[in-house]
Amino acid sequence: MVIDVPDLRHLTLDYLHQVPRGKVTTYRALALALGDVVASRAVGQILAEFEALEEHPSHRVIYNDGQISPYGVVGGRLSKADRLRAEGIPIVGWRVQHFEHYLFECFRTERPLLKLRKMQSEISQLVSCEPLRDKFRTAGGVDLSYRDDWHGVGAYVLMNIQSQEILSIDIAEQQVAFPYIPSYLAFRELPVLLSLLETARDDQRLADVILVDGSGILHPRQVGLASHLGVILNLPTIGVTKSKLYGEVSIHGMKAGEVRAILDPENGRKIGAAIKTTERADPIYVSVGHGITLEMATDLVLRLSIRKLPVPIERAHQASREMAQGVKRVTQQSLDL
DNA sequence: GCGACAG
DNA sequence: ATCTTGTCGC
Repeated sequence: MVIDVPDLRHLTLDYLHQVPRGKVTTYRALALALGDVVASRAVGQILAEFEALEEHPSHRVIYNDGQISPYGVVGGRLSKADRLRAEGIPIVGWRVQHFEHYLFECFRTERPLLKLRKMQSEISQLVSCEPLRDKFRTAGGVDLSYRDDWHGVGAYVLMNIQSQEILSIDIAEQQVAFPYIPSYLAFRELPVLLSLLETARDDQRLADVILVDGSGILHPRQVGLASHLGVILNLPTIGVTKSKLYGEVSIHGMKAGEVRAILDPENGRKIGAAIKTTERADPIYVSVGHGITLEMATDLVLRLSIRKLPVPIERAHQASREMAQGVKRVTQQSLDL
């Protein structure tokens, strides 16, 4: 299974070069050209990355309130203002005067994120909150760490639920082709997870249920990473996160072992649970990925959690991080010698 | 002005 | 997530 994602770095540069001399644009306008305002920070990140690499007209990208941002240009705010003035743009106190007059935002674009949202709504039709099986013997955990923005290391941990014994740990490294954009995480992390789990499936080591470090249906379009993965593999999955992407719940005054329903602000329906796994830590957020009920998911998470996170996710996190950073350390040491 | 905003 | 990228809504 291969999932095709648009090259947002390339497209962002393409849009940037559409901004004519003597005009400015904003992170927001570029994000909207990509198809979603939520990508504004990713735009800033992409431009910052190119800053050191090669010359681009990034000085024309400013904040949505007309202020000059310090990023994306060698020399920062000062050099950005100089270059804009040289193009005839009036600036007073780090602010473009008559901002609206100089703003360029009519990009020639196919809004690639729009297509991805369409894909998400198709997947969401296939998500089931009913159990695909009624007994779980093994549980898996998956997580990713990053060596840098574009190099991911994924880990898959398989454990026996009854004995809590770790049966295997798999690692996969890959270039990631998609930036982190809130609510589009699956397009970044799914490729690595799929290659990990396809190997496991070939070895008959696929778990009865997989806990994913990412949301399930607790998502603005009801399709987080865990749901996407579950539907593609036709496997029960549970979404587990340390912070909440979507939904309403009060976590005030929770005690260890306590579970509170998370509601959809749109319709008041129960879409997940906040679970206080330990007294010290903040609660974690659990939702159905696919092929399991919220009650079964909640019970399993409580049963598998010794510390804040369920053991399979904790171990996957540890394994991927060691692989991603351990090699970095070794490389630096050998450079020192 | 402060907190959201999966990883 | 790693080491810093912006916008929105209260």
